[in-house]
Amino acid sequence: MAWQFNAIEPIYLQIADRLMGQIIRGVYGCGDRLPSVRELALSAEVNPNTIQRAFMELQNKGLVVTESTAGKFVTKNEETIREIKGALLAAKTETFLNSLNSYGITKEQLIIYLKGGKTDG
Amino acid sequence: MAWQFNAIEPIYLQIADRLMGQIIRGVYGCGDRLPSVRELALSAEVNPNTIQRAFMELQNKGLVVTESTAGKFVTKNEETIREIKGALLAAKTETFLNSLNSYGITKEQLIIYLKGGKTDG
Amino acid sequence: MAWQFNAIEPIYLQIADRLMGQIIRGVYGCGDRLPSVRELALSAEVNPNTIQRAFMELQNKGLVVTESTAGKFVTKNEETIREIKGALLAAKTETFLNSLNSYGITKEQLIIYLKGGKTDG
Amino acid sequence: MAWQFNAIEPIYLQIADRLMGQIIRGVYGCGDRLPSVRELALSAEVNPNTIQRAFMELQNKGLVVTESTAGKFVTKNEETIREIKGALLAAKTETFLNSLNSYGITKEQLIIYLKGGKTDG
DNA sequence: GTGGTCTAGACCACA
DNA sequence: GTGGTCTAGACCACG
Repeated sequence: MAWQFNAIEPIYLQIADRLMGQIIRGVYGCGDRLPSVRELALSAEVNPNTIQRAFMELQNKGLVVTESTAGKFVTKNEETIREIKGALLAAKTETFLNSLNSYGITKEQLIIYLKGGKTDG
Repeated sequence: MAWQFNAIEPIYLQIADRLMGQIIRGVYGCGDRLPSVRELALSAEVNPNTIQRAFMELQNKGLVVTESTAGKFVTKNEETIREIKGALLAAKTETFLNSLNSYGITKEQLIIYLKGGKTDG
Repeated sequence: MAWQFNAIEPIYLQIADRLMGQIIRGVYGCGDRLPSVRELALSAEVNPNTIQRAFMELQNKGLVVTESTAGKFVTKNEETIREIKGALLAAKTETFLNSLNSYGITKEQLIIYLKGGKTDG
Repeated sequence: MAWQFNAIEPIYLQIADRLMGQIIRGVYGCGDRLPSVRELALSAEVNPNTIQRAFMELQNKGLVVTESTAGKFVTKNEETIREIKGALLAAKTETFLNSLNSYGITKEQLIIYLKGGKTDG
Protein backbone atom coordinates (compact mmCIF):
# COMPACT_ATOMS: atom_id res chain seq x y z
CA MET A 1 0.00 0.00 0.00
CA ALA A 2 1.14 3.54 -0.78
CA TRP A 3 2.00 5.92 2.01
CA GLN A 4 -0.59 8.36 3.23
CA PHE A 5 -0.33 11.97 2.10
CA ASN A 6 -2.56 14.92 2.79
CA ALA A 7 -3.64 17.17 -0.04
CA ILE A 8 -2.52 20.42 1.53
CA GLU A 9 1.25 20.18 1.79
CA PRO A 10 3.42 19.20 -1.19
CA ILE A 11 4.07 15.47 -1.17
CA TYR A 12 7.85 15.85 -1.36
CA LEU A 13 7.79 17.85 1.88
CA GLN A 14 5.67 15.21 3.56
CA ILE A 15 8.17 12.58 2.52
CA ALA A 16 11.08 14.72 3.70
CA ASP A 17 9.35 15.16 7.06
CA ARG A 18 8.80 11.47 7.37
CA LEU A 19 12.42 10.69 6.62
CA MET A 20 13.60 13.44 8.94
CA GLY A 21 11.51 11.92 11.71
CA GLN A 22 13.05 8.53 11.13
CA ILE A 23 16.55 9.97 11.21
CA ILE A 24 15.89 12.00 14.33
CA ARG A 25 14.34 9.01 16.06
CA GLY A 26 17.36 6.94 15.11
CA VAL A 27 15.54 4.56 12.77
CA TYR A 28 18.40 5.45 10.48
CA GLY A 29 21.41 6.12 12.67
CA CYS A 30 24.43 8.35 12.25
CA GLY A 31 26.25 7.42 9.03
CA ASP A 32 23.68 4.77 7.99
CA ARG A 33 22.88 4.22 4.37
CA LEU A 34 19.39 5.35 3.40
CA PRO A 35 17.11 3.42 1.03
CA SER A 36 17.67 4.27 -2.62
CA VAL A 37 15.53 6.78 -4.45
CA ARG A 38 13.97 4.05 -6.58
CA GLU A 39 13.27 1.90 -3.61
CA LEU A 40 11.49 4.71 -1.81
CA ALA A 41 9.66 5.74 -4.98
CA LEU A 42 8.26 2.26 -5.26
CA SER A 43 7.12 1.91 -1.68
CA ALA A 44 5.66 5.43 -1.59
CA GLU A 45 4.16 4.99 -5.05
CA VAL A 46 5.38 8.36 -6.20
CA ASN A 47 7.63 9.55 -8.97
CA PRO A 48 11.36 9.15 -8.21
CA ASN A 49 11.77 12.88 -8.84
CA THR A 50 9.52 13.51 -5.87
CA ILE A 51 11.79 11.42 -3.68
CA GLN A 52 14.76 13.26 -5.11
CA ARG A 53 13.25 16.58 -4.11
CA ALA A 54 12.61 15.25 -0.63
CA PHE A 55 16.28 14.32 -0.31
CA MET A 56 17.25 17.77 -1.55
CA GLU A 57 15.49 19.21 1.48
CA LEU A 58 17.36 16.94 3.82
CA GLN A 59 20.68 17.63 2.13
CA ASN A 60 20.11 21.36 2.41
CA LYS A 61 19.66 20.89 6.13
CA GLY A 62 22.85 18.88 6.29
CA LEU A 63 21.02 15.85 7.56
CA VAL A 64 21.82 13.72 4.52
CA VAL A 65 24.92 13.51 2.36
CA THR A 66 25.21 11.91 -1.04
CA GLU A 67 28.21 9.82 -1.88
CA SER A 68 28.00 9.80 -5.65
CA THR A 69 28.16 6.14 -6.41
CA ALA A 70 27.41 4.56 -3.05
CA GLY A 71 24.09 6.19 -2.30
CA LYS A 72 22.74 8.55 0.31
CA PHE A 73 23.78 8.47 3.93
CA VAL A 74 22.74 10.06 7.20
CA THR A 75 25.30 12.65 8.21
CA LYS A 76 28.02 11.38 10.49
CA ASN A 77 27.87 14.59 12.44
CA GLU A 78 25.73 13.84 15.48
CA GLU A 79 25.76 17.50 16.39
CA THR A 80 23.86 18.39 13.21
CA ILE A 81 21.16 15.89 14.04
CA ARG A 82 20.88 17.21 17.55
CA GLU A 83 20.65 20.78 16.30
CA ILE A 84 17.91 19.93 13.87
CA LYS A 85 16.06 17.99 16.50
CA GLY A 86 16.33 21.01 18.72
CA ALA A 87 15.21 23.42 16.01
CA LEU A 88 12.27 21.19 15.26
CA LEU A 89 11.30 21.02 18.88
CA ALA A 90 11.60 24.78 19.13
CA ALA A 91 9.46 25.40 16.07
CA LYS A 92 6.73 22.96 17.04
CA THR A 93 6.71 24.20 20.59
CA GLU A 94 6.40 27.81 19.54
CA THR A 95 3.43 26.99 17.34
CA PHE A 96 1.88 25.06 20.19
CA LEU A 97 2.43 27.82 22.71
CA ASN A 98 0.88 30.29 20.31
CA SER A 99 -2.19 28.11 19.98
CA LEU A 100 -2.43 27.89 23.76
CA ASN A 101 -1.94 31.62 23.96
CA SER A 102 -5.18 32.20 22.13
CA TYR A 103 -6.85 30.51 25.09
CA GLY A 104 -4.92 32.61 27.56
CA ILE A 105 -2.69 29.73 28.65
CA THR A 106 0.94 30.64 29.28
CA LYS A 107 4.13 28.61 29.04
CA GLU A 108 4.40 28.53 32.81
CA GLN A 109 0.92 27.05 33.14
CA LEU A 110 1.82 24.45 30.56
CA ILE A 111 4.95 23.45 32.49
CA ILE A 112 2.97 23.09 35.69
CA TYR A 113 0.42 20.99 33.90
CA LEU A 114 3.06 18.78 32.27
CA LYS A 115 4.84 18.16 35.55
CA GLY A 116 1.65 17.24 37.31
CA GLY A 117 -0.13 15.44 34.49
CA LYS A 118 -0.16 11.76 33.72
CA THR A 119 -0.32 12.13 29.94
CA ASP A 120 2.71 9.98 29.36
CA GLY A 121 1.98 7.11 31.57
CA MET B 1 -14.65 41.98 6.84
CA ALA B 2 -15.78 38.42 7.28
CA TRP B 3 -13.96 36.16 9.69
CA GLN B 4 -11.53 33.59 8.37
CA PHE B 5 -12.63 29.97 8.31
CA ASN B 6 -10.80 26.91 7.13
CA ALA B 7 -12.53 24.44 4.86
CA ILE B 8 -11.80 21.39 6.99
CA GLU B 9 -13.72 21.93 10.19
CA PRO B 10 -17.41 22.93 10.16
CA ILE B 11 -17.81 26.69 10.39
CA TYR B 12 -20.10 26.46 13.40
CA LEU B 13 -17.41 24.61 15.32
CA GLN B 14 -14.80 27.16 14.36
CA ILE B 15 -17.09 29.89 15.62
CA ALA B 16 -17.77 27.95 18.80
CA ASP B 17 -14.03 27.51 19.32
CA ARG B 18 -13.39 31.18 18.76
CA LEU B 19 -16.05 32.17 21.24
CA MET B 20 -14.83 29.56 23.71
CA GLY B 21 -11.35 31.02 23.44
CA GLN B 22 -12.68 34.49 24.13
CA ILE B 23 -14.61 33.28 27.15
CA ILE B 24 -11.68 31.31 28.51
CA ARG B 25 -9.35 34.25 27.97
CA GLY B 26 -11.79 36.48 29.77
CA VAL B 27 -12.61 38.70 26.78
CA TYR B 28 -16.14 37.94 27.88
CA GLY B 29 -16.09 37.55 31.64
CA CYS B 30 -18.21 35.55 34.03
CA GLY B 31 -21.84 36.58 33.59
CA ASP B 32 -21.17 38.98 30.70
CA ARG B 33 -23.66 39.37 27.92
CA LEU B 34 -22.50 37.95 24.60
CA PRO B 35 -23.19 39.58 21.24
CA SER B 36 -26.56 38.66 19.79
CA VAL B 37 -26.97 35.89 17.27
CA ARG B 38 -27.86 38.30 14.51
CA GLU B 39 -24.98 40.59 15.37
CA LEU B 40 -22.45 37.78 15.17
CA ALA B 41 -24.05 36.49 11.98
CA LEU B 42 -23.47 39.87 10.39
CA SER B 43 -19.87 40.25 11.49
CA ALA B 44 -18.96 36.67 10.62
CA GLU B 45 -20.96 36.89 7.40
CA VAL B 46 -22.68 33.58 7.99
CA ASN B 47 -26.27 32.53 8.40
CA PRO B 48 -27.76 33.19 11.85
CA ASN B 49 -28.54 29.48 12.11
CA THR B 50 -24.83 28.77 11.95
CA ILE B 51 -24.21 31.07 14.90
CA GLN B 52 -27.10 29.44 16.69
CA ARG B 53 -25.48 26.06 16.27
CA ALA B 54 -22.20 27.38 17.57
CA PHE B 55 -23.97 28.60 20.69
CA MET B 56 -25.65 25.22 21.07
CA GLU B 57 -22.19 23.72 21.50
CA LEU B 58 -21.28 26.22 24.17
CA GLN B 59 -24.57 25.75 25.96
CA ASN B 60 -24.13 21.99 25.95
CA LYS B 61 -20.78 22.52 27.62
CA GLY B 62 -22.42 24.77 30.20
CA LEU B 63 -20.24 27.68 29.16
CA VAL B 64 -23.14 29.81 27.99
CA VAL B 65 -26.64 30.23 29.33
CA THR B 66 -29.44 31.97 27.51
CA GLU B 67 -32.05 34.21 29.05
CA SER B 68 -34.77 34.03 26.51
CA THR B 69 -35.43 37.60 25.50
CA ALA B 70 -32.42 39.22 27.10
CA GLY B 71 -29.68 37.45 25.19
CA LYS B 72 -26.96 34.95 25.85
CA PHE B 73 -24.59 35.19 28.78
CA VAL B 74 -21.35 33.61 29.91
CA THR B 75 -22.07 31.23 32.79
CA LYS B 76 -21.68 32.75 36.22
CA ASN B 77 -20.03 29.57 37.41
CA GLU B 78 -16.30 30.23 37.31
CA GLU B 79 -15.63 26.60 38.13
CA THR B 80 -17.19 25.48 34.84
CA ILE B 81 -14.92 27.79 32.92
CA ARG B 82 -11.87 26.55 34.76
CA GLU B 83 -12.80 22.93 34.14
CA ILE B 84 -13.22 23.49 30.43
CA LYS B 85 -9.96 25.38 30.25
CA GLY B 86 -8.25 22.45 31.93
CA ALA B 87 -9.84 19.88 29.65
CA LEU B 88 -8.82 21.91 26.64
CA LEU B 89 -5.23 22.15 27.84
CA ALA B 90 -5.16 18.41 28.44
CA ALA B 91 -6.52 17.58 25.00
CA LYS B 92 -4.25 19.95 23.10
CA THR B 93 -1.22 18.85 25.05
CA GLU B 94 -1.86 15.19 24.41
CA THR B 95 -2.06 15.79 20.69
CA PHE B 96 1.13 17.81 20.82
CA LEU B 97 3.00 15.19 22.79
CA ASN B 98 1.94 12.57 20.29
CA SER B 99 3.27 14.64 17.43
CA LEU B 100 6.59 15.06 19.26
CA ASN B 101 6.63 11.36 19.94
CA SER B 102 6.94 10.62 16.24
CA TYR B 103 10.24 12.48 16.37
CA GLY B 104 11.34 10.53 19.42
CA ILE B 105 10.91 13.46 21.78
CA THR B 106 9.45 12.65 25.18
CA LYS B 107 7.45 14.71 27.62
CA GLU B 108 10.45 14.99 29.90
CA GLN B 109 12.60 16.42 27.12
CA LEU B 110 9.87 18.92 26.35
CA ILE B 111 9.74 20.04 29.97
CA ILE B 112 13.49 20.51 30.05
CA TYR B 113 13.32 22.51 26.85
CA LEU B 114 10.48 24.68 28.08
CA LYS B 115 12.23 25.48 31.33
CA GLY B 116 15.46 26.42 29.62
CA GLY B 117 14.10 27.91 26.41
CA LYS B 118 13.56 31.55 25.55
CA THR B 119 10.36 31.02 23.55
CA ASP B 120 8.41 33.41 25.68
CA GLY B 121 10.76 36.28 25.99
CA MET C 1 -49.82 8.93 8.74
CA ALA C 2 -47.75 11.60 10.38
CA TRP C 3 -46.88 11.33 14.03
CA GLN C 4 -48.77 13.38 16.57
CA PHE C 5 -47.06 16.43 18.01
CA ASN C 6 -48.27 18.96 20.51
CA ALA C 7 -47.80 22.66 19.84
CA ILE C 8 -46.10 23.43 23.13
CA GLU C 9 -42.82 21.59 23.03
CA PRO C 10 -40.51 21.81 20.01
CA ILE C 11 -41.10 18.98 17.58
CA TYR C 12 -37.46 17.93 17.61
CA LEU C 13 -37.62 17.43 21.37
CA GLN C 14 -40.80 15.42 21.07
CA ILE C 15 -39.12 13.22 18.52
CA ALA C 16 -36.03 12.92 20.71
CA ASP C 17 -38.25 11.95 23.64
CA ARG C 18 -40.06 9.40 21.60
CA LEU C 19 -36.84 7.82 20.41
CA MET C 20 -35.41 7.96 23.90
CA GLY C 21 -38.46 6.13 25.17
CA GLN C 22 -38.04 3.45 22.53
CA ILE C 23 -34.38 3.01 23.39
CA ILE C 24 -35.06 2.90 27.12
CA ARG C 25 -37.88 0.42 26.61
CA GLY C 26 -35.61 -1.70 24.50
CA VAL C 27 -37.55 -1.32 21.26
CA TYR C 28 -34.11 -0.50 19.92
CA GLY C 29 -31.62 -2.52 21.91
CA CYS C 30 -28.01 -1.93 22.82
CA GLY C 31 -25.99 -1.47 19.64
CA ASP C 32 -28.98 -1.68 17.31
CA ARG C 33 -29.10 0.38 14.17
CA LEU C 34 -31.66 3.17 14.26
CA PRO C 35 -33.80 4.17 11.28
CA SER C 36 -32.06 6.62 8.98
CA VAL C 37 -32.64 10.35 9.23
CA ARG C 38 -34.46 10.46 5.93
CA GLU C 39 -36.59 7.46 6.81
CA LEU C 40 -37.74 9.02 10.06
CA ALA C 41 -38.32 12.34 8.31
CA LEU C 42 -40.68 10.63 5.93
CA SER C 43 -42.64 8.72 8.54
CA ALA C 44 -42.87 11.69 10.90
CA GLU C 45 -43.57 14.02 7.98
CA VAL C 46 -41.08 16.59 9.14
CA ASN C 47 -37.96 18.06 7.63
CA PRO C 48 -34.84 15.87 7.84
CA ASN C 49 -33.12 18.69 9.71
CA THR C 50 -35.67 18.34 12.48
CA ILE C 51 -34.82 14.66 12.85
CA GLN C 52 -31.17 15.55 12.77
CA ARG C 53 -31.67 17.92 15.68
CA ALA C 54 -33.52 15.26 17.61
CA PHE C 55 -30.58 12.92 17.15
CA MET C 56 -28.21 15.67 18.29
CA GLU C 57 -29.99 15.61 21.64
CA LEU C 58 -29.59 11.88 21.95
CA GLN C 59 -25.96 12.00 20.91
CA ASN C 60 -25.25 14.69 23.48
CA LYS C 61 -26.70 12.41 26.10
CA GLY C 62 -24.50 9.59 24.85
CA LEU C 63 -27.52 7.46 24.04
CA VAL C 64 -26.80 7.35 20.33
CA VAL C 65 -23.55 7.16 18.40
CA THR C 66 -23.20 7.72 14.70
CA GLU C 67 -20.97 5.79 12.35
CA SER C 68 -20.66 8.22 9.52
CA THR C 69 -21.79 6.33 6.48
CA ALA C 70 -23.32 3.34 8.20
CA GLY C 71 -26.03 5.09 10.16
CA LYS C 72 -26.87 5.82 13.75
CA PHE C 73 -26.74 3.24 16.49
CA VAL C 74 -27.88 2.86 20.07
CA THR C 75 -24.87 3.07 22.37
CA LYS C 76 -23.35 -0.27 23.26
CA ASN C 77 -22.90 0.93 26.81
CA GLU C 78 -25.81 -0.48 28.79
CA GLU C 79 -24.74 1.53 31.79
CA THR C 80 -25.42 4.79 29.97
CA ILE C 81 -28.92 3.66 29.15
CA ARG C 82 -29.58 2.64 32.73
CA GLU C 83 -28.28 5.96 34.04
CA ILE C 84 -30.52 7.93 31.73
CA LYS C 85 -33.51 5.80 32.62
CA GLY C 86 -32.80 6.49 36.27
CA ALA C 87 -32.38 10.21 35.75
CA LEU C 88 -35.61 10.31 33.82
CA LEU C 89 -37.49 8.49 36.54
CA ALA C 90 -36.07 10.85 39.13
CA ALA C 91 -37.02 13.95 37.20
CA LYS C 92 -40.55 12.83 36.38
CA THR C 93 -41.15 11.66 39.90
CA GLU C 94 -40.00 14.91 41.42
CA THR C 95 -42.37 16.88 39.22
CA PHE C 96 -45.18 14.52 40.13
CA LEU C 97 -44.50 14.74 43.85
CA ASN C 98 -44.50 18.52 43.61
CA SER C 99 -47.88 18.49 41.92
CA LEU C 100 -49.24 16.21 44.66
CA ASN C 101 -47.70 18.48 47.24
CA SER C 102 -50.00 21.29 46.22
CA TYR C 103 -52.86 19.06 47.30
CA GLY C 104 -51.17 18.27 50.58
CA ILE C 105 -50.27 14.73 49.57
CA THR C 106 -46.85 13.51 50.66
CA LYS C 107 -44.51 10.94 49.22
CA GLU C 108 -45.34 8.56 52.04
CA GLN C 109 -49.04 8.76 51.30
CA LEU C 110 -48.32 8.08 47.66
CA ILE C 111 -46.30 4.98 48.54
CA ILE C 112 -49.09 3.66 50.71
CA TYR C 113 -51.59 4.29 47.96
CA LEU C 114 -49.41 2.60 45.33
CA LYS C 115 -48.87 -0.47 47.46
CA GLY C 116 -52.58 -0.87 48.20
CA GLY C 117 -54.02 0.39 44.93
CA LYS C 118 -55.23 -1.62 41.96
CA THR C 119 -54.03 0.81 39.30
CA ASP C 120 -51.97 -1.78 37.53
CA GLY C 121 -54.36 -4.68 37.45
CA MET D 1 -51.35 41.11 40.95
CA ALA D 2 -53.78 38.79 39.18
CA TRP D 3 -53.45 35.06 39.55
CA GLN D 4 -51.61 33.09 36.91
CA PHE D 5 -53.64 31.13 34.39
CA ASN D 6 -52.55 29.08 31.45
CA ALA D 7 -54.18 29.55 28.09
CA ILE D 8 -55.06 25.93 27.53
CA GLU D 9 -57.56 25.04 30.22
CA PRO D 10 -60.64 27.19 30.87
CA ILE D 11 -59.92 29.73 33.58
CA TYR D 12 -62.91 28.71 35.71
CA LEU D 13 -61.53 25.18 35.92
CA GLN D 14 -58.15 26.47 36.93
CA ILE D 15 -59.78 28.47 39.70
CA ALA D 16 -61.84 25.49 40.78
CA ASP D 17 -58.68 23.38 40.93
CA ARG D 18 -56.93 25.98 42.98
CA LEU D 19 -59.78 26.19 45.46
CA MET D 20 -60.07 22.41 45.57
CA GLY D 21 -56.40 22.18 46.40
CA GLN D 22 -56.82 24.67 49.23
CA ILE D 23 -59.76 22.75 50.63
CA ILE D 24 -58.01 19.40 50.38
CA ARG D 25 -54.90 20.83 52.00
CA GLY D 26 -57.02 22.24 54.78
CA VAL D 27 -56.36 25.90 54.01
CA TYR D 28 -60.12 26.07 54.27
CA GLY D 29 -61.17 23.49 56.82
CA CYS D 30 -64.33 21.44 57.21
CA GLY D 31 -67.30 23.81 57.50
CA ASP D 32 -65.25 26.98 56.99
CA ARG D 33 -66.70 29.94 55.17
CA LEU D 34 -65.11 30.55 51.78
CA PRO D 35 -64.30 34.01 50.42
CA SER D 36 -67.17 35.64 48.59
CA VAL D 37 -67.54 35.53 44.84
CA ARG D 38 -66.86 39.23 44.55
CA GLU D 39 -63.83 39.03 46.76
CA LEU D 40 -62.33 36.23 44.68
CA ALA D 41 -63.26 37.96 41.44
CA LEU D 42 -61.29 41.00 42.56
CA SER D 43 -58.18 39.18 43.64
CA ALA D 44 -58.17 36.91 40.60
CA GLU D 45 -59.05 39.82 38.32
CA VAL D 46 -61.69 37.85 36.51
CA ASN D 47 -65.39 38.28 35.98
CA PRO D 48 -67.56 37.21 38.99
CA ASN D 49 -69.38 34.83 36.65
CA THR D 50 -66.14 32.95 36.18
CA ILE D 51 -65.82 32.51 39.94
CA GLN D 52 -69.43 31.43 40.06
CA ARG D 53 -68.75 28.73 37.51
CA ALA D 54 -65.77 27.57 39.48
CA PHE D 55 -67.94 27.19 42.56
CA MET D 56 -70.49 25.27 40.52
CA GLU D 57 -67.81 22.67 39.87
CA LEU D 58 -67.04 22.36 43.54
CA GLN D 59 -70.69 22.19 44.49
CA ASN D 60 -71.29 19.44 41.96
CA LYS D 61 -68.56 17.46 43.65
CA GLY D 62 -70.15 18.07 47.03
CA LEU D 63 -67.10 19.87 48.26
CA VAL D 64 -68.84 23.21 48.72
CA VAL D 65 -72.36 24.05 49.88
CA THR D 66 -74.14 27.35 49.51
CA GLU D 67 -76.17 28.71 52.35
CA SER D 68 -78.30 31.23 50.51
CA THR D 69 -77.73 34.33 52.57
CA ALA D 70 -74.63 33.46 54.51
CA GLY D 71 -72.27 32.56 51.69
CA LYS D 72 -70.44 29.47 50.56
CA PHE D 73 -68.94 26.92 52.93
CA VAL D 74 -66.71 23.87 52.76
CA THR D 75 -68.78 20.76 53.29
CA LYS D 76 -68.96 19.55 56.88
CA ASN D 77 -68.66 15.99 55.70
CA GLU D 78 -65.00 15.05 56.14
CA GLU D 79 -65.60 11.80 54.33
CA THR D 80 -66.47 13.66 51.12
CA ILE D 81 -63.22 15.56 51.28
CA ARG D 82 -61.27 12.39 51.88
CA GLU D 83 -62.99 10.65 48.99
CA ILE D 84 -62.22 13.47 46.61
CA LYS D 85 -58.66 13.62 47.78
CA GLY D 86 -58.42 9.90 47.13
CA ALA D 87 -60.01 10.14 43.71
CA LEU D 88 -57.67 12.93 42.79
CA LEU D 89 -54.66 10.97 43.92
CA ALA D 90 -55.89 7.97 41.94
CA ALA D 91 -56.41 9.97 38.78
CA LYS D 92 -53.11 11.79 38.93
CA THR D 93 -51.25 8.63 39.76
CA GLU D 94 -52.76 6.72 36.91
CA THR D 95 -51.75 9.41 34.45
CA PHE D 96 -48.28 9.40 35.93
CA LEU D 97 -47.93 5.63 35.77
CA ASN D 98 -49.04 5.71 32.15
CA SER D 99 -46.38 8.26 31.32
CA LEU D 100 -43.76 6.10 33.03
CA ASN D 101 -45.11 3.09 31.17
CA SER D 102 -44.08 4.60 27.87
CA TYR D 103 -40.53 4.40 29.15
CA GLY D 104 -40.97 0.84 30.28
CA ILE D 105 -41.04 1.73 33.97
CA THR D 106 -43.55 -0.23 36.07
CA LYS D 107 -45.40 0.65 39.23
CA GLU D 108 -43.21 -1.74 41.19
CA GLN D 109 -40.04 -0.02 39.99
CA LEU D 110 -41.54 3.32 40.98
CA ILE D 111 -42.29 2.07 44.49
CA ILE D 112 -38.76 0.79 44.88
CA TYR D 113 -37.40 4.11 43.69
CA LEU D 114 -39.66 6.11 46.00
CA LYS D 115 -38.71 4.05 49.05
CA GLY D 116 -35.03 4.40 48.32
CA GLY D 117 -34.99 7.95 46.97
CA LYS D 118 -34.33 11.15 48.84
CA THR D 119 -36.67 13.32 46.78
CA ASP D 120 -38.61 14.49 49.78
CA GLY D 121 -35.78 15.40 52.01
C1' DG E 1 -35.29 44.18 19.68
C1' DT E 2 -34.06 39.07 21.79
C1' DG E 3 -33.70 33.80 21.07
C1' DG E 4 -35.93 29.54 19.12
C1' DT E 5 -37.96 26.55 15.71
C1' DC E 6 -39.01 24.79 11.28
C1' DT E 7 -38.89 24.19 6.30
C1' DA E 8 -36.97 23.69 1.76
C1' DG E 9 -33.39 22.78 -0.76
C1' DA E 10 -28.52 22.52 -1.84
C1' DC E 11 -23.96 20.55 -1.47
C1' DC E 12 -20.29 17.61 0.50
C1' DA E 13 -17.70 13.21 1.97
C1' DC E 14 -17.84 8.50 2.36
C1' DA E 15 -18.22 3.77 0.47
C1' DG F 1 -27.41 4.90 -0.06
C1' DT F 2 -25.51 7.13 4.78
C1' DG F 3 -24.81 11.43 7.84
C1' DG F 4 -23.33 16.39 8.05
C1' DT F 5 -23.29 21.24 6.99
C1' DC F 6 -24.96 25.53 5.33
C1' DT F 7 -28.13 28.98 3.49
C1' DA F 8 -32.32 31.58 2.93
C1' DG F 9 -36.26 32.80 4.68
C1' DA F 10 -40.35 32.32 7.50
C1' DC F 11 -42.82 32.32 11.83
C1' DC F 12 -43.34 32.33 16.89
C1' DA F 13 -43.07 34.05 21.92
C1' DC F 14 -41.47 37.41 24.90
C1' DG F 15 -41.18 42.20 26.48
